[in-house]
Amino acid sequence: MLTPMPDLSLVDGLVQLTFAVQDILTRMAEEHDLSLAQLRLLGILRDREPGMRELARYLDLEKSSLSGLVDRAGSRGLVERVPSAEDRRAATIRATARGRRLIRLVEAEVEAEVAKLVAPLSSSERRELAQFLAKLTPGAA
Amino acid sequence: MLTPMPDLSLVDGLVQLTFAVQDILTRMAEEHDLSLAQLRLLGILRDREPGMRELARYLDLEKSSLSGLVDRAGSRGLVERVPSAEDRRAATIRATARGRRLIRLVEAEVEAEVAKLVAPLSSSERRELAQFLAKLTPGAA
DNA sequence: TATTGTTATACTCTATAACTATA
DNA sequence: TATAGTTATAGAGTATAACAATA
Repeated sequence: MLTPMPDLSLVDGLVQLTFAVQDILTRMAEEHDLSLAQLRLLGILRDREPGMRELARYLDLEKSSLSGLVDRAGSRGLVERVPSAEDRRAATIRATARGRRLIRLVEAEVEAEVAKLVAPLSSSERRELAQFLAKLTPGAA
Repeated sequence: MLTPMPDLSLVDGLVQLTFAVQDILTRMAEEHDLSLAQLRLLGILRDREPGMRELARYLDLEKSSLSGLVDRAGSRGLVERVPSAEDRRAATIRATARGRRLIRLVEAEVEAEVAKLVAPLSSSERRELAQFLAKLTPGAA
């Protein structure tokens, strides 16, 4: 066989894990009345103040989709548009103080939940797992 | 410190991996003009023929949300409602032959993509990873 | 009355296409 | 002309609440 055997249990395990983690993210976001999209938006704005075009690229969204997302987050006081001084077409998107507080809170809660998820592993197993994951997601922040 | 240290790199790695796998699922589904929701629906119907109530529980959706999902999948010839013989209120949802072919195809493609994703690991590392994942997701199929 | 499922309604998220304003 | 961003429109997905039909 030329193609490597997919190894079903690994694939299934990864997909299951994926849904478990996404569930955590969605649940924690919902507890603060946020969607996953809003959570991702705020997560990116934690340490950046990008323009719409750049932000759309980060989130892999069309700019028109992003307009609405930013509108809705803005009307809830989570982000704001900051007009660019040099280019009067452009604006930069910034998380408000409230948005920043919220994302920090939710991220802490997600961390706690993920910590529970990996609790069945011993600490050395967790270290190994982290190393494996680092090999799989080179772009990890 | 009483609470266990969340271990940021592990949490980040897991979340990153999660988005990578979700991307694969979404991309492979889209290549066959399916949404993630439709993919999950067909995945469940691979080896079951549940009623709406049971199906809503599997998918963690309200029954009203499921009505629309099944409608749309039905209008595309992927699933069908089979009236129950005993209970004239009830029906059972079944994947059509076309739906079954499609889910088998997409699942094979997902497996191939996930295999690529874990290619950076050696085969013994992959075995270890599969074991870790099995400990984390007891309900894996 | 309780249960199975659908319908009505509303909102978020997303895309494509057309548009505005500025560069 | 090209670029930054918005608006118009459409459709999927989801929820809550009200409903219909059957048990």
